[in-house]
Amino acid sequence: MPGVDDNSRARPTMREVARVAGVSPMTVSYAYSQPARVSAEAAARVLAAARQLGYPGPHPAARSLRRGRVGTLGVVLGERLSYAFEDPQAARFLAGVSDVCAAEGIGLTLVPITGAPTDARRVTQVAVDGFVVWTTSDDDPILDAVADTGLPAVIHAGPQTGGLPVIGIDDRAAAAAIGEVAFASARRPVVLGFPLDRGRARRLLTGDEDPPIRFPVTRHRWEGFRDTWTGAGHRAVHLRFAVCPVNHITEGETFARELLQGTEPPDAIAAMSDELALGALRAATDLGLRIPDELSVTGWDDSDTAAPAGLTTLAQSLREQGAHCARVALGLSTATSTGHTWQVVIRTTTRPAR
Amino acid sequence: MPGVDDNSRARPTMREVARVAGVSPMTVSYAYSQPARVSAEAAARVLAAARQLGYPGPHPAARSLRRGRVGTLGVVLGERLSYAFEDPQAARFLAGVSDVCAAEGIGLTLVPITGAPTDARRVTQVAVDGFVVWTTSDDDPILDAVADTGLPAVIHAGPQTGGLPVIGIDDRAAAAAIGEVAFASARRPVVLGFPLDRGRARRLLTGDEDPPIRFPVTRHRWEGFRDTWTGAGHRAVHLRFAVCPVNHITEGETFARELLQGTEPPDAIAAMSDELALGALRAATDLGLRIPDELSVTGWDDSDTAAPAGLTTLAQSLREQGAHCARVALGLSTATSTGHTWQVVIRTTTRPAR
DNA sequence: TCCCTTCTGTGTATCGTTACACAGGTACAG
DNA sequence: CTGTACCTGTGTAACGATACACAGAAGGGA
Repeated sequence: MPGVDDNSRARPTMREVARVAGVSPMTVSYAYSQPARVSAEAAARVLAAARQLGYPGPHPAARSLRRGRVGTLGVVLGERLSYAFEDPQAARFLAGVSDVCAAEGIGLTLVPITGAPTDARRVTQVAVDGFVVWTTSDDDPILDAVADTGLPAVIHAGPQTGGLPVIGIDDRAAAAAIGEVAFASARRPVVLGFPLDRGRARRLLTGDEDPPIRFPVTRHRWEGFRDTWTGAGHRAVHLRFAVCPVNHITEGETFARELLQGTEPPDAIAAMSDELALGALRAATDLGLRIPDELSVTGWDDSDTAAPAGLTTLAQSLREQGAHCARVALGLSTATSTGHTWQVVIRTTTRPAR
Repeated sequence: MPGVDDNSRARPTMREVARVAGVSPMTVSYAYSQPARVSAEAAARVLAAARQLGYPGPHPAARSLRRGRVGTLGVVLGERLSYAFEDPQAARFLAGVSDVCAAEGIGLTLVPITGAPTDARRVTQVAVDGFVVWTTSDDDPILDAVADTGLPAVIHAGPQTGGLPVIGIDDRAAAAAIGEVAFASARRPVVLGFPLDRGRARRLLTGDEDPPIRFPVTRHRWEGFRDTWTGAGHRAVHLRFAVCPVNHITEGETFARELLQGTEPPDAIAAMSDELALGALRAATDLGLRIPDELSVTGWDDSDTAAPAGLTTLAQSLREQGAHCARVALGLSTATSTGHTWQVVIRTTTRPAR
């Protein structure tokens, strides 16, 4: 007697509801998915039977299998899952994604990523209708896994490689623009930025070095800052790049303090995030530096903490970008030409332009 | 010819992979789910065929249906989905949930909630293996929907009603404890707190009123604060409760400013969250009040912003509570006796006890 | 009266996978 | 040489739902 699986189930099936209601299973199905398709009387009998049996509605997995749609959007975040709730930028982006999901009645599934090589398998095991991939590195195997599923997918500010659409701003141009402000009348500028690759090593580079930078966001912003510096006639070697392993205020604070106490203290720090910038500000304040006279500081993203600190920063609407990504990944929109804008917000941590 | 559904599919099936590999479908299935079950040679042939066809692995919905498990944990947040990424406390809690999910390789699905009455339906339509429900009101119909699914579920700091296990701290005792600090030598104390019910009306109560409070968290904390006040021999009517519609710093600031400029300016404000407390601090500072001499302020949760502000607050580990909820909802643990602790963290926004 | 449309209910086949039982082969102990 | 255990591959029957086609009843116009 094959197929014996003793699934000791408590959950009633549609067939049982149909039997109790005295109708066919199809009528029950229609009562749930297309109520207009059944008579009011039949609908009432189905509802009564369902209530009596404690039937919670069509089994989601069975429905998904048959319909070919799940009703859920997958989100892939690099490295660690909890990052979604810890990094302010990721959170703002995801708030935009969730706005669209809520409006459409679509679930939002965070794919469990740990940084292990088996993560790719997890992408293919999760039941979703599309993927939004938060900025990652060019060589991330997860991108292949996402592409393999054949589901619609969008990368936010990520690599152009996989043939998947990419949504985001022109980071290089934006960095060049805020670099103008950050580096005005600077002689020993430093870029305080994100890791180069998934190795996340902490290091200090100079602008004449050209190590491979696998994170497109890091690469583009660094290139933009360097564009501005060298474009103003300075030598690349005098621009330094302090690579922070993670985007956290204490990282920025520690690295900035180290530099400010070093032999060539920076007189301008352009950070790739407001968190790193606020860390630098904290270090500078502790050391008694006058801002912006002795040190200019710029951030990136104009997060909630930037305005109270008077931080000059680069504003972009991550929330809108998240919403855009969600719409594309759900097939609600095909417009992937980014069209997202940014602007330099000048406050009090930078010296006025001459 | 019934059952014609033209699913124009690009995705290959297991059967096709089996045919190309020259094995039976079951061998393919085992190659994916129990690699030790097949010979190395067969596994290699399956893998080669899969690669050739672009087979991304077993179809998640089909696998879920057959196995009876989805590999995903559902999280239900009251009101609005984006709340998950906007409210710092929710984010910390969810970080704990996601820690467990990541370690177990389980997806984290946020149920799309909008506040509409049809939300309950959405709970039953999402494919998950269990639910974690973030603090909600006693009469929230979502609780019934969650219970109806028959899946394991846990409520965080929510109502005891539905027979579902509740995890959290003893809010009433905790409020009483921090109330001691907040109200020391106070004559016109105010509790700055969360809404009473899902209506979220803004209002000002006095301690002798007893309106129905549907949010257990609000109710317990309010009762705790009032316990302390009346326990010290004061009249309940002299304790006021400023009900803020949403947990946001600007709400706290606005309401606090209004009170501080009113006819009976408070000399102590005990807030139900650090956000509201920081808003109150901002208002007080703007008005030139000396903290804590002219006004004591306490918060709740000891979030990252509390320490820099010197805020006296009630610390609890939301992250651990989130992890605990996840473990229970996933059936990894049955210990639902809460066992979570809290402690009063005294900083500089309160007067020292006599 | 007849034909055509609309409304409502039902039977069938299928979505893609996996639990189970079984069969043939090999290995090894007695 | 026999019996038992293990390894590996396969066939069958579900998991629980829905797309589709069809059938009978009801309604309306010519």
